Amino acid sequence: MKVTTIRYYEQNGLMPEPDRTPSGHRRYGEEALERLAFIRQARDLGFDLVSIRELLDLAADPDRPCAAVDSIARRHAAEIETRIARLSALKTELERVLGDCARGRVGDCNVLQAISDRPYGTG
Amino acid sequence: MKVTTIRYYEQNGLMPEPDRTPSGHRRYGEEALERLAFIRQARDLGFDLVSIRELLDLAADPDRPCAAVDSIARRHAAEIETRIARLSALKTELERVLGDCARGRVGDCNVLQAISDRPYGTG
DNA sequence: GCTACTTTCTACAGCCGCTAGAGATGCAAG
DNA sequence: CTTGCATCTCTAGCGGCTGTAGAAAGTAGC
Repeated sequence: MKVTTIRYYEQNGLMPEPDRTPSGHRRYGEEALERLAFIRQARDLGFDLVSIRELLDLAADPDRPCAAVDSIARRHAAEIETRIARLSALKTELERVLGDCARGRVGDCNVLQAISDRPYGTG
Repeated sequence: MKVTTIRYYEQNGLMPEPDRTPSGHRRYGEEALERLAFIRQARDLGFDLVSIRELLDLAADPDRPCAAVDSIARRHAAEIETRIARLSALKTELERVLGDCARGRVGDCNVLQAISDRPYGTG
């Protein structure tokens, strides 16, 4: 994880401004490192920064119901599924287009033809 | 397809500058419309603009081998597959994390715990 | 203490593929 | 002539960073 990335999180309010050395260099405490680790892992699971902020806000208040967390995570899972479905349809369509290559000249290229002929909004 | 999008293609050299009416409004001929349709359909298949430009350049020169077109399309198909694979792994991991929700307080939230505990780079 | 190398500092531009907005025109219908 | 839409140019913004520049500060070896 790059230094510039951490600074980016700081700019966007995901990370608090850390203490500084007298010369201005950032010093991170245990708590900040844990927060950073959480962000990193949530990003790794594909959560966007807005959702991560929501999760962090929830985590800061242990008495709120866990269902809120669950809902954010399920929303994300649903998005992933949607993306997979869309990409799968795309893949099928691409394979259909690709099956046609006769390995001749571009002028007779079936792939280009297939792209041209495809009605818009099919894939 | 929005007017601004077409202008964007024009800015990026995907579409040539069209003729204008005396007052400056763009007039598109048959050829431009076909080119635009091609771009639209290729975008719909998920090709990025750089690849689309390559395809258009190839299409402009009918004597070049069709294999070049094929290679661009296969490269794209491979990317789609990679993305699907990554998202599928993500989905599995997310479902694992989600299965744990005990619907209690955030303080005892297993989902948050699961995110915190996950080693980085697993998903 | 001096040199050399690395890291961090700030600030800002760029990536992709558009989209939205401001403010000025053009243009067709009533 | 007015109304109301479309288009014009230009600029800035989205997400999630990454890369750049030039300066200052840290660290290592001598």
